[in-house]
Amino acid sequence: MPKLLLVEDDMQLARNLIRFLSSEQYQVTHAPGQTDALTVFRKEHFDCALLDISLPDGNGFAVCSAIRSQSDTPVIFLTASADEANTVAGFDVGADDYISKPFRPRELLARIRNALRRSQRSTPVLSCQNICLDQSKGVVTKNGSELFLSALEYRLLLVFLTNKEQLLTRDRLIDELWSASGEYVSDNTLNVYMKRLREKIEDDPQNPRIIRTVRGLGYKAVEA
Amino acid sequence: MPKLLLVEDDMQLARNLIRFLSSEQYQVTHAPGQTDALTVFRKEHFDCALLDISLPDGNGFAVCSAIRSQSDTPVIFLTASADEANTVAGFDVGADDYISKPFRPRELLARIRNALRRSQRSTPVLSCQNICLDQSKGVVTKNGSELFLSALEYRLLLVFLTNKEQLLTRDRLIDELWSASGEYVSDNTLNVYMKRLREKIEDDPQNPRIIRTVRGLGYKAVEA
DNA sequence: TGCAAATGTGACAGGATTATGAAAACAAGA
DNA sequence: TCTTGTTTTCATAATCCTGTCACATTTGCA
Repeated sequence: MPKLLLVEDDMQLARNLIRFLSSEQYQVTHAPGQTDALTVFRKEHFDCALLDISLPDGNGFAVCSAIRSQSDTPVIFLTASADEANTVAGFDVGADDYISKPFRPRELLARIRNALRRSQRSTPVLSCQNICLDQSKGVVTKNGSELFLSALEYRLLLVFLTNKEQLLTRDRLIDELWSASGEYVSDNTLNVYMKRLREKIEDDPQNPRIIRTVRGLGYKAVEA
Repeated sequence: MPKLLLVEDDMQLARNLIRFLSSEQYQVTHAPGQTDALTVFRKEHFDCALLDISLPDGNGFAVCSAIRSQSDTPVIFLTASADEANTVAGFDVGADDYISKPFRPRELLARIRNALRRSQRSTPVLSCQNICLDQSKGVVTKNGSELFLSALEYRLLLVFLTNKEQLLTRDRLIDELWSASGEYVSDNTLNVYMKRLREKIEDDPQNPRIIRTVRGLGYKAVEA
């Protein structure tokens, strides 16, 4: 259950928000002013902070700076005025988003979800059995240890992992790997690359369990 | 100069945005539809994408999903309706922000800056293994003692450290180092710079352990 | 069972890619 | 102007990837 820190001095609004957010499975901690906010923040971990800009004992910007100086917790401002200057200033102290009152509950939810996802966004990773392929890193691992594939082997594996459990015909594979270069390779070339790839990714290349041969049709990568 | 991808079918609006953003030191690439957008995106690196939701050949959500599936490039939606459903749907495909037309130029700028900052988490001090780069001081150290890099070597190292563990293609590197100057350097120039940089930062330049070569693809800086 | 087709395997030549040394073009300062 | 250091290119070497051949093995089917 994600933990939110709500810094808001308007008690009426705060109560409503807490009720609404709780019903949406968020655990909300409420701080009515800057001092409370920073005290709580130093003691506990939060996944996201919702800050009102105008506070009795300071302002939300100061709170945001303080938060930012000690963590990457996403910050969303709740602002009464849609005033542009405020907006810009808010971003300049490192806010992740802002929303002006009165706001629609579902929009607030969407922005919170968005902030949370962004803060834990992970790189797109493909996998099959004990093989992982991280595209942004350009790395293939087997049980966590790195495998070194050539460019073509990498692309071949990529095709299999993006089409897991799907039958890939020999024609389709040859097309994916070589059509771009305009060259036409001998049919046997694919056999050779399948062998090379299997030698690197399979535990027992003679008995492939990750990429299976479908005789007469092609190959497919299977999960189990 | 940050590179933006603008996907917008309203030519009038697109022209205005390009003029405005260019004057603010952004390099804008314009794609009028989904197909163009994805084609361009696959070929080049962008720091942020601005997507119109309604496009002649599809919609912005599809473009956003496609972008998100292959990179962390921040996405900002430009939407005609402030309609809540659209908003939420936008966030659900992984958008970073959205702004509804008509929007104030300065607000758009703020949101772009915000998205850029968030994505590069500009830490003042970057490091990898025994190498440190302090951006505020403009100094590179190895085990604490200072290294003297030329301007280009410094920028090259900076690109690697801000994208640690990530595969950087040769195209991307050449783009980062030379696209601003408008000059097009020979492909081999990059090889020469890699060699020089390695000669300064690596313990054994023949066996580079900080920046690895990924044959056929590019290079990457690794922690271990 | 035996045969023909499909797939797997080991080795090799040529080639694309990257690394390297040296040297010309260029810029900035003394 | 001369010096110094940087940037870029060129020519060449080292590396290892790629595609193909010949041949072995497996499979499905008659």
